[in-house]
Amino acid sequence: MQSTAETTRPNASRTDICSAPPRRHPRPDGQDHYTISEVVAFTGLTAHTLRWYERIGLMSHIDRSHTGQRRYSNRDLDWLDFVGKLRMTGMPVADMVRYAELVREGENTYLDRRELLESTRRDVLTRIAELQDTLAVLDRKISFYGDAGRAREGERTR
Amino acid sequence: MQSTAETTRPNASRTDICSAPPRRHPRPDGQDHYTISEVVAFTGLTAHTLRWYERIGLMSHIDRSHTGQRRYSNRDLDWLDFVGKLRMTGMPVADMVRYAELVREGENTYLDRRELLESTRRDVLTRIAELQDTLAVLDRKISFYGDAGRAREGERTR
DNA sequence: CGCTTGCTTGGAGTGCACTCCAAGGTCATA
DNA sequence: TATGACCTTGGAGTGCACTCCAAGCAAGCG
Repeated sequence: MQSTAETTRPNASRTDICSAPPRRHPRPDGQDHYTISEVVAFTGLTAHTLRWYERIGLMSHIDRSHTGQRRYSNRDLDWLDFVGKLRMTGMPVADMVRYAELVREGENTYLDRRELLESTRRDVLTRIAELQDTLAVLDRKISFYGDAGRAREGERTR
Repeated sequence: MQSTAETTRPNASRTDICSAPPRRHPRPDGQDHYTISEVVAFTGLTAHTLRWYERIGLMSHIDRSHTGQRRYSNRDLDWLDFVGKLRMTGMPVADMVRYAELVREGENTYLDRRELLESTRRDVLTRIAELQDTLAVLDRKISFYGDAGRAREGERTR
């Protein structure tokens, strides 16, 4: 597919974390015909999983060599990267597939995609808050054990 | 079924670290003999799950009524609360069971428990960082869609 | 050419964390 | 006392996200 130069734009001062995608592809566009095992090495996913992603529609059709072997592009790598991020949010694979379908449907699905992403964003914020709460609990317990464990005042669940 | 007040705690301004558990039990110690369905209402877990937790050793033996029905205590509620927190960290149930076993083994396992909690704490910090990273990616994409979607400069995975 | 290594497929299997079932006993209310 | 909601058990079933298998084609090398 048409190589769209480098996506790495500084995109200055996005909210708080960092800024732009520091995407560095293993090979430049045009030479990006990765075998499945290369993608395995890059992404940490298994070949099984990569084929499965394709089967369920989480990845649109992957280019093939003249003998039918998969050849992944930089674009595919980007997508896998994004999917990895979504996966970390706990989003079910089925929802990711829906997003992928929206992408395939074209520009008229921009609004739906945006809504999906925003709802995901809310989920992520919630999860971060929960984790920080959990962190507080852990710190309390750790400091309890840290106190040699002999001042066992008030701790219930040990 | 008897509706025991409201469980909805405002959870007032949990700073972040330390301080004591703001536990508010449905009934005071001494009257804490909750049926399984009461615990279902308090925790949001299903009765199936509660019994399963007990079977796999995630909860130590629960008190029984004279006819053999479960009667949960405030202590059990605290434990379930903590388990809920651990669950949110993504800790496998098997690891929680190990922790529960350490608790049952007594005070000589303080060190192991502390180590387990500290390793969990590190996991939580990692996950928070990952989620914040994900948040940045989502924000980038959302702002892309936010720009009416017509300035489609550079966005690759859409 | 044979050998090894890598890739292909559909379909079956795995592990986790529940989730449900059947058959029966218990409890509160009318 | 009888109705219906609730509780008990062991074991089987479910859904998700992979994970693996067998059989076979393909590519590179001595």
